[in-house]
Amino acid sequence: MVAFNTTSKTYHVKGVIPIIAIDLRNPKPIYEQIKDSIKELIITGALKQDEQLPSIREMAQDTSINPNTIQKAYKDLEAEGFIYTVTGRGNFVAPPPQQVDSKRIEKLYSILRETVGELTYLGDSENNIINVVKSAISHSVPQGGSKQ
Amino acid sequence: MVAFNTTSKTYHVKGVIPIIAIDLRNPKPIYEQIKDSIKELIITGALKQDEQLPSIREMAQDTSINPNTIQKAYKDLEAEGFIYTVTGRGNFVAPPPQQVDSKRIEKLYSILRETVGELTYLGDSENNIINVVKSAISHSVPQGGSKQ
DNA sequence: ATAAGTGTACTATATATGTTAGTACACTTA
DNA sequence: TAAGTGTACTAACATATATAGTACACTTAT
Repeated sequence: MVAFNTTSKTYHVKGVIPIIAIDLRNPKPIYEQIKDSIKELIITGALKQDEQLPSIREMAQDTSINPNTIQKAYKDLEAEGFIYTVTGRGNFVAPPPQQVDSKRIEKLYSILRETVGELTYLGDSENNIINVVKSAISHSVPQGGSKQ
Repeated sequence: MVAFNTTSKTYHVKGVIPIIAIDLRNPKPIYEQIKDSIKELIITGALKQDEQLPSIREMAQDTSINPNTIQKAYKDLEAEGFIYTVTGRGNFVAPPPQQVDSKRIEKLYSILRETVGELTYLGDSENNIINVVKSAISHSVPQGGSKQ
Protein backbone atom coordinates (compact mmCIF):
# COMPACT_ATOMS: atom_id res chain seq x y z
CA MET A 1 0.00 0.00 0.00
CA VAL A 2 2.92 2.30 0.55
CA ALA A 3 6.20 2.82 -1.21
CA PHE A 4 8.79 5.30 -0.09
CA ASN A 5 12.44 6.04 0.30
CA THR A 6 14.02 8.61 2.58
CA THR A 7 12.64 11.62 0.82
CA SER A 8 9.42 10.77 -0.98
CA LYS A 9 6.38 8.65 -0.37
CA THR A 10 3.40 7.60 -2.44
CA TYR A 11 0.23 6.69 -0.65
CA HIS A 12 -2.68 4.87 -2.25
CA VAL A 13 -6.41 4.83 -1.66
CA LYS A 14 -8.35 1.66 -2.28
CA GLY A 15 -4.99 0.14 -3.13
CA VAL A 16 -5.18 1.72 -6.55
CA ILE A 17 -5.36 5.48 -6.63
CA PRO A 18 -2.09 7.17 -5.72
CA ILE A 19 -3.56 9.73 -3.39
CA ILE A 20 -0.49 11.45 -2.14
CA ALA A 21 2.98 12.16 -3.42
CA ILE A 22 5.07 13.58 -0.62
CA ASP A 23 8.55 14.88 -1.26
CA LEU A 24 10.39 15.74 1.93
CA ARG A 25 12.95 17.71 -0.07
CA ASN A 26 10.17 19.90 -1.42
CA PRO A 27 10.15 23.18 0.50
CA LYS A 28 6.34 23.17 0.28
CA PRO A 29 4.98 22.11 3.69
CA ILE A 30 3.83 18.51 3.96
CA TYR A 31 0.28 19.47 4.85
CA GLU A 32 0.16 21.61 1.69
CA GLN A 33 1.36 18.71 -0.43
CA ILE A 34 -1.34 16.52 1.08
CA LYS A 35 -3.98 19.18 0.43
CA ASP A 36 -2.86 19.62 -3.18
CA SER A 37 -2.92 15.89 -3.85
CA ILE A 38 -6.41 15.41 -2.47
CA LYS A 39 -7.76 18.53 -4.17
CA GLU A 40 -6.46 17.26 -7.48
CA LEU A 41 -8.07 13.86 -7.02
CA ILE A 42 -11.40 15.53 -6.26
CA ILE A 43 -11.12 18.01 -9.11
CA THR A 44 -10.25 15.33 -11.65
CA GLY A 45 -13.05 13.08 -10.41
CA ALA A 46 -10.76 10.29 -9.22
CA LEU A 47 -12.50 10.60 -5.86
CA LYS A 48 -16.26 10.87 -6.05
CA GLN A 49 -18.81 12.67 -3.91
CA ASP A 50 -19.30 11.17 -0.42
CA GLU A 51 -16.43 8.79 -0.94
CA GLN A 52 -14.56 8.17 2.29
CA LEU A 53 -10.98 9.33 2.65
CA PRO A 54 -8.40 7.41 4.66
CA SER A 55 -8.65 8.12 8.37
CA ILE A 56 -6.12 10.42 9.96
CA ARG A 57 -4.55 7.60 11.95
CA GLU A 58 -4.44 5.21 9.00
CA MET A 59 -2.77 7.67 6.69
CA ALA A 60 -0.37 8.71 9.46
CA GLN A 61 0.55 5.06 10.07
CA ASP A 62 1.08 4.24 6.42
CA THR A 63 3.07 7.35 5.53
CA SER A 64 4.95 7.86 8.80
CA ILE A 65 3.65 11.42 8.80
CA ASN A 66 2.53 12.77 12.14
CA PRO A 67 -1.27 12.60 12.70
CA ASN A 68 -1.33 16.30 13.59
CA THR A 69 -0.01 17.13 10.13
CA ILE A 70 -2.68 15.01 8.42
CA GLN A 71 -5.31 16.58 10.63
CA LYS A 72 -4.21 20.06 9.63
CA ALA A 73 -4.53 19.16 5.95
CA TYR A 74 -8.03 17.71 6.45
CA LYS A 75 -9.11 20.69 8.55
CA ASP A 76 -8.00 23.08 5.83
CA LEU A 77 -9.71 21.04 3.12
CA GLU A 78 -12.93 21.10 5.10
CA ALA A 79 -12.69 24.86 5.61
CA GLU A 80 -12.21 25.23 1.85
CA GLY A 81 -15.24 23.08 1.10
CA PHE A 82 -13.52 20.14 -0.59
CA ILE A 83 -14.34 17.59 2.08
CA TYR A 84 -16.66 17.29 5.04
CA THR A 85 -15.92 15.72 8.39
CA VAL A 86 -18.15 13.66 10.65
CA THR A 87 -16.74 13.09 14.11
CA GLY A 88 -16.58 9.41 14.88
CA ARG A 89 -17.02 8.42 11.24
CA GLY A 90 -14.38 10.05 9.12
CA ASN A 91 -13.72 12.44 6.24
CA PHE A 92 -15.66 12.38 2.97
CA VAL A 93 -15.56 14.10 -0.40
CA ALA A 94 -17.90 17.11 -0.37
CA PRO A 95 -20.45 17.77 -3.10
CA PRO A 96 -19.29 20.29 -5.70
CA PRO A 97 -20.00 23.90 -4.76
CA GLN A 98 -23.46 25.21 -5.62
CA GLN A 99 -22.71 28.81 -4.71
CA VAL A 100 -20.26 30.82 -6.80
CA ASP A 101 -17.28 31.83 -4.65
CA SER A 102 -16.39 35.08 -6.40
CA LYS A 103 -13.60 35.86 -3.98
CA ARG A 104 -11.82 32.58 -4.63
CA ILE A 105 -12.36 32.93 -8.37
CA GLU A 106 -10.80 36.40 -8.36
CA LYS A 107 -7.84 35.02 -6.43
CA LEU A 108 -7.44 32.24 -9.01
CA TYR A 109 -7.70 34.76 -11.85
CA SER A 110 -4.89 36.70 -10.23
CA ILE A 111 -2.69 33.60 -10.12
CA LEU A 112 -3.70 32.82 -13.70
CA ARG A 113 -2.64 36.26 -14.92
CA GLU A 114 0.71 36.04 -13.12
CA THR A 115 1.45 32.60 -14.51
CA VAL A 116 0.43 33.38 -18.07
CA GLY A 117 2.32 36.67 -17.94
CA GLU A 118 5.55 34.96 -16.98
CA LEU A 119 5.07 32.23 -19.58
CA THR A 120 4.67 34.90 -22.26
CA TYR A 121 7.71 36.77 -20.97
CA LEU A 122 9.71 33.54 -21.16
CA GLY A 123 8.79 33.31 -24.83
CA ASP A 124 6.08 30.67 -24.71
CA SER A 125 3.45 31.01 -27.44
CA GLU A 126 -0.25 31.76 -27.09
CA ASN A 127 -1.03 28.46 -28.80
CA ASN A 128 0.99 26.44 -26.31
CA ILE A 129 -0.61 28.19 -23.37
CA ILE A 130 -4.17 27.88 -24.65
CA ASN A 131 -3.62 24.19 -25.34
CA VAL A 132 -2.49 23.53 -21.78
CA VAL A 133 -5.49 25.46 -20.47
CA LYS A 134 -8.00 23.61 -22.63
CA SER A 135 -6.49 20.25 -21.70
CA ALA A 136 -6.73 21.13 -18.01
CA ILE A 137 -10.37 22.12 -18.40
CA SER A 138 -11.26 18.86 -20.15
CA HIS A 139 -9.61 16.84 -17.38
CA SER A 140 -11.59 18.54 -14.63
CA VAL A 141 -15.02 17.75 -13.32
CA PRO A 142 -17.35 20.77 -13.29
CA GLN A 143 -20.56 20.96 -11.26
CA GLY A 144 -20.35 17.36 -10.10
CA GLY A 145 -20.77 16.14 -13.67
CA SER A 146 -18.91 13.12 -14.99
CA LYS A 147 -15.92 13.35 -17.29
CA GLN A 148 -14.38 11.93 -20.47
CA MET B 1 6.75 59.26 -2.97
CA VAL B 2 5.33 56.92 -0.39
CA ALA B 3 1.89 56.32 1.00
CA PHE B 4 1.12 53.84 3.70
CA ASN B 5 -0.91 53.05 6.75
CA THR B 6 -0.19 50.47 9.42
CA THR B 7 -0.64 47.47 7.20
CA SER B 8 0.03 48.36 3.59
CA LYS B 9 2.43 50.53 1.66
CA THR B 10 2.70 51.61 -1.94
CA TYR B 11 6.11 52.57 -3.25
CA HIS B 12 6.69 54.45 -6.50
CA VAL B 13 9.48 54.54 -9.04
CA LYS B 14 10.20 57.73 -10.91
CA GLY B 15 7.44 59.22 -8.81
CA VAL B 16 4.89 57.69 -11.12
CA ILE B 17 4.96 53.92 -11.36
CA PRO B 18 3.61 52.21 -8.25
CA ILE B 19 6.36 49.68 -7.96
CA ILE B 20 5.40 47.87 -4.83
CA ALA B 21 2.21 47.12 -2.95
CA ILE B 22 3.06 45.66 0.42
CA ASP B 23 0.36 44.34 2.70
CA LEU B 24 1.68 43.46 6.12
CA ARG B 25 -1.49 41.46 6.82
CA ASN B 26 -0.77 39.31 3.80
CA PRO B 27 0.71 36.00 4.97
CA LYS B 28 2.93 36.06 1.89
CA PRO B 29 6.44 37.10 2.98
CA ILE B 30 7.38 40.72 2.32
CA TYR B 31 10.31 39.80 0.10
CA GLU B 32 7.94 37.68 -2.02
CA GLN B 33 5.54 40.58 -2.37
CA ILE B 34 8.42 42.79 -3.50
CA LYS B 35 9.58 40.15 -5.98
CA ASP B 36 6.08 39.73 -7.39
CA SER B 37 5.60 43.47 -7.82
CA ILE B 38 8.88 43.96 -9.65
CA LYS B 39 8.41 40.87 -11.80
CA GLU B 40 5.03 42.15 -12.88
CA LEU B 41 6.42 45.57 -13.80
CA ILE B 42 9.10 43.92 -15.91
CA ILE B 43 6.71 41.46 -17.52
CA THR B 44 4.19 44.14 -18.41
CA GLY B 45 6.93 46.38 -19.78
CA ALA B 46 6.40 49.17 -17.23
CA LEU B 47 10.10 48.86 -16.46
CA LYS B 48 12.34 48.61 -19.51
CA GLN B 49 15.58 46.82 -20.12
CA ASP B 50 18.61 48.29 -18.30
CA GLU B 51 16.39 50.67 -16.38
CA GLN B 52 17.71 51.23 -12.87
CA LEU B 53 15.72 50.05 -9.89
CA PRO B 54 15.64 51.92 -6.60
CA SER B 55 18.68 51.19 -4.45
CA ILE B 56 18.31 48.86 -1.50
CA ARG B 57 18.85 51.64 0.99
CA GLU B 58 16.51 54.05 -0.75
CA MET B 59 13.66 51.58 -0.94
CA ALA B 60 14.30 50.51 2.65
CA GLN B 61 14.17 54.12 3.80
CA ASP B 62 11.02 54.97 1.91
CA THR B 63 9.08 51.84 2.84
CA SER B 64 10.40 51.29 6.37
CA ILE B 65 11.23 47.76 5.31
CA ASN B 66 14.55 46.41 6.53
CA PRO B 67 17.39 46.60 3.95
CA ASN B 68 18.08 42.89 4.44
CA THR B 69 14.57 42.09 3.26
CA ILE B 70 14.94 44.23 0.14
CA GLN B 71 18.31 42.67 -0.53
CA LYS B 72 16.84 39.20 -0.36
CA ALA B 73 14.19 40.14 -2.92
CA TYR B 74 16.80 41.61 -5.29
CA LYS B 75 19.12 38.64 -4.84
CA ASP B 76 16.30 36.24 -5.74
CA LEU B 77 15.28 38.32 -8.75
CA GLU B 78 18.86 38.29 -9.99
CA ALA B 79 19.11 34.52 -9.53
CA GLU B 80 15.89 34.17 -11.53
CA GLY B 81 17.22 36.35 -14.32
CA PHE B 82 14.82 39.28 -14.04
CA ILE B 83 17.42 41.82 -12.96
CA TYR B 84 21.19 42.13 -12.88
CA THR B 85 23.30 43.67 -10.17
CA VAL B 86 26.46 45.75 -10.43
CA THR B 87 28.25 46.29 -7.15
CA GLY B 88 28.72 49.95 -6.47
CA ARG B 89 26.20 50.97 -9.13
CA GLY B 90 22.86 49.33 -8.45
CA ASN B 91 20.25 46.94 -9.79
CA PHE B 92 18.93 47.03 -13.34
CA VAL B 93 16.26 45.32 -15.43
CA ALA B 94 17.77 42.36 -17.25
CA PRO B 95 17.24 41.72 -20.95
CA PRO B 96 14.49 39.19 -21.73
CA PRO B 97 15.66 35.58 -21.72
CA GLN B 98 17.16 34.31 -24.96
CA GLN B 99 17.38 30.69 -23.84
CA VAL B 100 14.21 28.68 -23.26
CA ASP B 101 14.01 27.64 -19.61
CA SER B 102 12.06 24.39 -20.05
CA LYS B 103 12.19 23.58 -16.36
CA ARG B 104 10.58 26.86 -15.35
CA ILE B 105 8.02 26.53 -18.13
CA GLU B 106 7.03 23.06 -16.94
CA LYS B 107 6.67 24.40 -13.41
CA LEU B 108 4.43 27.19 -14.69
CA TYR B 109 2.37 24.71 -16.72
CA SER B 110 1.85 22.74 -13.54
CA ILE B 111 0.57 25.83 -11.72
CA LEU B 112 -1.58 26.64 -14.74
CA ARG B 113 -3.21 23.21 -14.71
CA GLU B 114 -3.91 23.38 -10.99
CA THR B 115 -5.43 26.84 -11.25
CA VAL B 116 -7.56 26.11 -14.29
CA GLY B 117 -8.66 22.81 -12.75
CA GLU B 118 -9.96 24.50 -9.64
CA LEU B 119 -11.66 27.25 -11.63
CA THR B 120 -13.49 24.61 -13.64
CA TYR B 121 -14.41 22.73 -10.48
CA LEU B 122 -15.81 25.95 -9.03
CA GLY B 123 -18.08 26.19 -12.03
CA ASP B 124 -16.27 28.83 -14.07
CA SER B 125 -16.75 28.54 -17.84
CA GLU B 126 -14.14 27.79 -20.50
CA ASN B 127 -14.96 31.12 -22.15
CA ASN B 128 -14.29 33.12 -19.01
CA ILE B 129 -11.01 31.34 -18.40
CA ILE B 130 -9.77 31.68 -21.97
CA ASN B 131 -10.62 35.37 -21.96
CA VAL B 132 -8.57 36.00 -18.83
CA VAL B 133 -5.67 34.07 -20.34
CA LYS B 134 -5.75 35.95 -23.64
CA SER B 135 -5.97 39.27 -21.86
CA ALA B 136 -2.96 38.38 -19.72
CA ILE B 137 -0.97 37.41 -22.81
CA SER B 138 -1.77 40.67 -24.57
CA HIS B 139 -0.63 42.68 -21.54
CA SER B 140 2.74 40.97 -21.36
CA VAL B 141 5.92 41.78 -23.19
CA PRO B 142 7.38 38.77 -25.02
CA GLN B 143 10.99 38.62 -26.24
CA GLY B 144 11.77 42.18 -25.26
CA GLY B 145 9.27 43.47 -27.83
CA SER B 146 7.12 46.51 -27.16
CA LYS B 147 3.44 46.35 -26.37
CA GLN B 148 0.10 47.98 -27.12
C1' DA C 1 -22.01 -2.11 28.09
C1' DT C 2 -17.85 -2.71 25.67
C1' DA C 3 -14.31 -2.45 22.19
C1' DA C 4 -12.44 -0.54 18.19
C1' DG C 5 -12.19 2.99 15.22
C1' DT C 6 -13.28 7.68 14.19
C1' DG C 7 -12.24 13.10 14.84
C1' DT C 8 -10.85 16.85 18.25
C1' DA C 9 -8.18 19.50 21.43
C1' DC C 10 -4.69 20.30 24.00
C1' DT C 11 0.64 20.90 25.77
C1' DA C 12 5.36 20.66 24.77
C1' DT C 13 9.47 20.60 21.96
C1' DA C 14 12.52 21.16 18.01
C1' DT C 15 13.54 23.15 13.69
C1' DA C 16 13.17 26.26 9.81
C1' DT C 17 11.84 30.63 7.94
C1' DG C 18 11.08 35.49 7.90
C1' DT C 19 12.24 40.01 9.67
C1' DT C 20 14.67 43.40 11.96
C1' DA C 21 19.04 45.52 13.80
C1' DG C 22 23.63 46.66 13.48
C1' DT C 23 28.30 46.56 11.70
C1' DA C 24 31.95 46.34 8.43
C1' DC C 25 33.83 46.20 3.91
C1' DA C 26 34.43 46.56 -1.31
C1' DC C 27 33.26 48.97 -5.46
C1' DT C 28 31.77 53.16 -8.44
C1' DT C 29 31.12 57.82 -9.46
C1' DA C 30 31.89 62.67 -9.08
C1' DT D 1 37.93 62.04 -0.68
C1' DA D 2 33.03 61.77 -0.04
C1' DA D 3 28.73 59.85 -1.06
C1' DG D 4 26.25 56.32 -2.78
C1' DT D 5 26.18 51.68 -4.36
C1' DG D 6 26.00 46.23 -3.23
C1' DT D 7 27.77 42.43 -0.03
C1' DA D 8 28.51 39.72 4.00
C1' DC D 9 28.26 38.84 8.27
C1' DT D 10 26.27 38.17 13.54
C1' DA D 11 22.54 38.43 16.69
C1' DA D 12 17.89 38.45 18.26
C1' DC D 13 13.08 37.67 17.88
C1' DA D 14 8.55 36.08 16.05
C1' DT D 15 6.10 32.87 13.39
C1' DA D 16 5.30 28.59 10.92
C1' DT D 17 6.04 23.75 10.44
C1' DA D 18 6.40 19.17 12.22
C1' DT D 19 6.67 15.78 15.69
C1' DA D 20 5.36 13.53 20.23
C1' DG D 21 2.20 12.43 23.57
C1' DT D 22 -2.13 12.53 26.06
C1' DA D 23 -6.98 12.79 26.79
C1' DC D 24 -11.65 13.00 25.41
C1' DA D 25 -16.06 12.72 22.58
C1' DC D 26 -18.56 10.39 19.06
C1' DT D 27 -20.00 6.23 16.00
C1' DT D 28 -20.45 1.57 14.89
C1' DA D 29 -20.68 -3.17 15.74
C1' DT D 30 -20.62 -6.78 18.98
